[in-house]
Amino acid sequence: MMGITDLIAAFINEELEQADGVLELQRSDLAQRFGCVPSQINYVMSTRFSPERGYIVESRRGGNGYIRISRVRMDRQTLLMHVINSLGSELDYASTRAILANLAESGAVSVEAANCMLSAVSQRALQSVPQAYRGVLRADIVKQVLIQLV
Amino acid sequence: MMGITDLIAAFINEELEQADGVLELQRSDLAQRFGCVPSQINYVMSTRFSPERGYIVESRRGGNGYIRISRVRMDRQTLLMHVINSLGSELDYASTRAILANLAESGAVSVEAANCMLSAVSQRALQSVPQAYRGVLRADIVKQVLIQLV
DNA sequence: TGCAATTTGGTCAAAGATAGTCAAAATTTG
DNA sequence: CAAATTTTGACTATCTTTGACCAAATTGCA
Repeated sequence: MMGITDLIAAFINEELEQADGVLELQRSDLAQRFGCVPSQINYVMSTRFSPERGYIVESRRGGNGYIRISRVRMDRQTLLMHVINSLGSELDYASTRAILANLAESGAVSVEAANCMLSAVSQRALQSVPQAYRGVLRADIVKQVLIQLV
Repeated sequence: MMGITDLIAAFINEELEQADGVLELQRSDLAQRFGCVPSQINYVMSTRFSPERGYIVESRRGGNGYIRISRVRMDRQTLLMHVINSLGSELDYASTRAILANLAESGAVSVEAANCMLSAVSQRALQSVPQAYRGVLRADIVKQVLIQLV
């Protein structure tokens, strides 16, 4: 028989799935929903959503406090290598932005680094290069920076 | 749900944005607008607009009293603008590295950002562009990233 | 001019709202 | 049964909201 801990963990996992990896909830709400004491939630967090299991849990106390759970898919290096290998030989600006946004979202690169790269391959930065060659250049630049970041 | 403190902080941030970094307001006005006691405003100031967070808050009591909030990124910003304006229309790799090293040394940009830029303008990243055009491209890229970082 | 009233903003401590810790009690597992 | 895991709750820590009281600047009037 599933204990309350596993029920709560299952619930959180479903919500995480729907929320695309980031979930914010209130401890007492959740406790009430499952009819348990609030500290039970802390137990669930520490046994089911620990960093070793690939989650980051942040929280804040006081009025409007919260518990935020984020799922981290892979370790940074694995994810970066995966992305680098998946890069084609050409990249348009929109695709680049999407890729970098994902990397920043997952925490694999800092928001600052992502912004640097995006600026570096913006139309404005590449204005001296003919349109037809910008795609290749973008891919080269992004790839080179990502390799340095691994 | 966001608490009143965060609502007020968000409001002030928007106004600051529009007002280009300096904002003057009246404590009781603001309190009334958000339906809270005036001292709540002091709480917002001390927890959300502290010097550590990069703001200066001045005030005056009495008739036509006010609270003035200023964002201070000036030192860094001044330095960055200076560097940006001093960039020529072409840059070789060695000069770029020297400039970025100085910026990182002074703390105006993070070491990470400096490394990102340097990788982005490395010979390898720009390999698809003919030598003769790389200087211009380097200057454009560095300038664009620095502008974003201001 | 000088003082009193008025108009602002400031301080601080109490009350309220969340979340965290820890260890004992209960339950499940081997 | 013994060990491991789970469940509870008393106590603690942190953040927010509120209000009573304080301080300073301005205004108006004698």
